[in-house]
Amino acid sequence: LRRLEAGELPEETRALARALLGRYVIRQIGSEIVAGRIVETEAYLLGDPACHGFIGPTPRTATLFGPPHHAYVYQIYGTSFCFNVSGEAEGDGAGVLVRALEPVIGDDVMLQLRPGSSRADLCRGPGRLCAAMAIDRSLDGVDLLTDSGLWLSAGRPLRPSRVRVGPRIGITRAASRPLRYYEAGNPHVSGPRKSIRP
DNA sequence: AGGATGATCGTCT
DNA sequence: GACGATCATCCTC
Repeated sequence: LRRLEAGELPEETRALARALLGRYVIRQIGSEIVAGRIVETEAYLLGDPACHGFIGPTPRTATLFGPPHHAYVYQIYGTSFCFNVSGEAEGDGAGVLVRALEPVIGDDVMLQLRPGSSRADLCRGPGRLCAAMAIDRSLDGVDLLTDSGLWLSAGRPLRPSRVRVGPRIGITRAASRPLRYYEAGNPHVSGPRKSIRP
């Protein structure tokens, strides 16, 4: 699986959310490699009240305001981590939340990190995929195109006809905007899977 | 220094 | 479907 190169991903946040579908998230944990195919994302835009960057840069969201295609990782509810890919040019705070992966490599390692989980639930949900791939705040700021430990690999981008769009999950502000993207019919997608074509 | 909030998850009914 | 865990973060005093 070839690593994604500079220029292969868009910077604009909505385009990035779509372009990430079908790509692979690869993680090296010690000598072990785990990987998953992205099947669900959500875009958090500039000027979007639901985006962490809306209020301007803070220590927590610094990487969101850095260059695009870096890992923005934060902890939520004291219990889970969420993995995002920063978007837009340096100085602008926007990004894409990766909500679900289809496990591809290292299912056994992921199962050890999430004991008792079924394979279907291993990476179904933003907190679950972080647990399964040992992604935490120590990986915040990693350049996903050039750094080691956590990176993105090329995979076949999704055909437009296989992309579905719907409202984002779990937010209170700007809750009705259709900025959640997922692969039609994929059982690893979290949340509602009955929605409309773009 | 203290309080409210949250891009979730697992468990229970 | 509903609820509690659990704590980093941010805002207000």
